[in-house]
Amino acid sequence: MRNNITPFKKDFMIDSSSIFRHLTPEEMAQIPLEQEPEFYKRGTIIYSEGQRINGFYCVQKGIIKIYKTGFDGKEQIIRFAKKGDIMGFRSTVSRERACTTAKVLEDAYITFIHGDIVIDFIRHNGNFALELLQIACKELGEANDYITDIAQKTVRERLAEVIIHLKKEFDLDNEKYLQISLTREELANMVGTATESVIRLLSEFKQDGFIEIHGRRIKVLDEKALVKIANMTD
Amino acid sequence: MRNNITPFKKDFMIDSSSIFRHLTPEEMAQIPLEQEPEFYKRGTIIYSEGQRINGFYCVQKGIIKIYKTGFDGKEQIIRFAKKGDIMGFRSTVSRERACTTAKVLEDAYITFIHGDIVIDFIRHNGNFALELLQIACKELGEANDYITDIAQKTVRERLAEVIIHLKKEFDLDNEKYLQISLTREELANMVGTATESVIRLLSEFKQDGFIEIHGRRIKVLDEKALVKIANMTD
DNA sequence: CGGGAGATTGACTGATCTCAACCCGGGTGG
DNA sequence: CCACCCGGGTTGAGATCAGTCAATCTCCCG
Repeated sequence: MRNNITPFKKDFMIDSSSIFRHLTPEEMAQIPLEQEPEFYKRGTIIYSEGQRINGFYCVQKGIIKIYKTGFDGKEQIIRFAKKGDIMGFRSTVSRERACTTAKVLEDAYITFIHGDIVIDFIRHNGNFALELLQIACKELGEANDYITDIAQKTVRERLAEVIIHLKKEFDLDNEKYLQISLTREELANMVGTATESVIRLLSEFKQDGFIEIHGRRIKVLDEKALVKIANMTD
Repeated sequence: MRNNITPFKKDFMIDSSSIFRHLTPEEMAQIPLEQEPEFYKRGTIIYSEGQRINGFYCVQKGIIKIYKTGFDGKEQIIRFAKKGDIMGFRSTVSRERACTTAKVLEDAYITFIHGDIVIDFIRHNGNFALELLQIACKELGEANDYITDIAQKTVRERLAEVIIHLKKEFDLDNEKYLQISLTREELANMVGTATESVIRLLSEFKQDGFIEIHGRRIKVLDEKALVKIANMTD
């Protein structure tokens, strides 16, 4: 194997949680080695709805917000992508235009791998294909949960659930605050409600001692209470 | 190739819309040839939430309702499966327990293919893997749309949209009525609302001349109006 | 004919949205 | 240096969509 792999690329390839761990050295060699991940500043839109995408965006660092824009222009946040996550594979595989927009929330480094290469991997590397299929299926399961929650739970329940999910997905800083900075509006766009409702419910949760808030920083004090409010089964 | 293929199986294999069209004769031979599709009567539960599934259920005929049960026992209908559709691949691929229940709405014939065989196909037949990935990605895109709709649209808008979707997905009978029989409650469980709300809105649509109703049979009279009500973009 | 499931209707309630005012802190230009 | 502006964040009041409850009706079936 050639040894002029950049640190970033090496990281991503060797990481045991990466789908690329299944690639043979020959396959890895197909990914242009000279390619450094690209830097994306907070606020940058990586791709947007309706755009053609042909390739995988592999997030090395940072946080990306992936959302759909509803009829009246309101964002619905579908998920976040962070280190190790892949964006754009739905469009690449199905050859449809992007149905979501990806916007940088926290400065990011992203490697782009062209669609032709990935499709080739899928065709010729069964483990890679299986892994990708598993990622898609995982997202599908989560989407189904999401649908059921939004359709059946109250805003209060959903907000509690969103906070729990955020805690599971993101690390805590040294003061145990969630390491993700979201505006009230963004929280509302995850929950599927109005900004004002989020504000009122957050201060309610704070009153009740379930969480602590400092600006956009949120600390979970009583996870059990939130889980109970959210009527979560898992 | 052996020629004692049953009519049903043959149908399914050769159908150009089937993912199995990519299989080689050798691979096809792995599917037990003597296996006739199984008959499932209306009301039968094929699998339910929490159950382990290891294989693909390939629908040859009939209609299956696929839903999740919410916290309070209320069903949320995720999708329907009909001729040519596959059920259970999410659980098979991700090796997780089923997160949905599949119940027969209209008498069905279904072929079951064991997980080991399918996983083997995925690993060794790139086109099969790609096709499956495309199915998963298609569902994923639909799920994202669904999330956004439920989160942002009114019940009225969603009901109009559901009717349009039903019309696209199911054939019409000779009187142009939708060929799917759903209770008001089932419609409500698609829309994510209460049965009474569906009833009121349906009779409103009827008053306005957008649809015609005879019991559970629905005929779309003014599709454009419904599309407009639904604020549909596509 | 009695029973049960599903459909319908009306009345009431309340969770949530909308609108509008106001606050707060940071950045900027004069 | 300070007034102003602007993007969030908060709060209150009022409006309303949609859910719940309860009564009634209509079939259909055994």
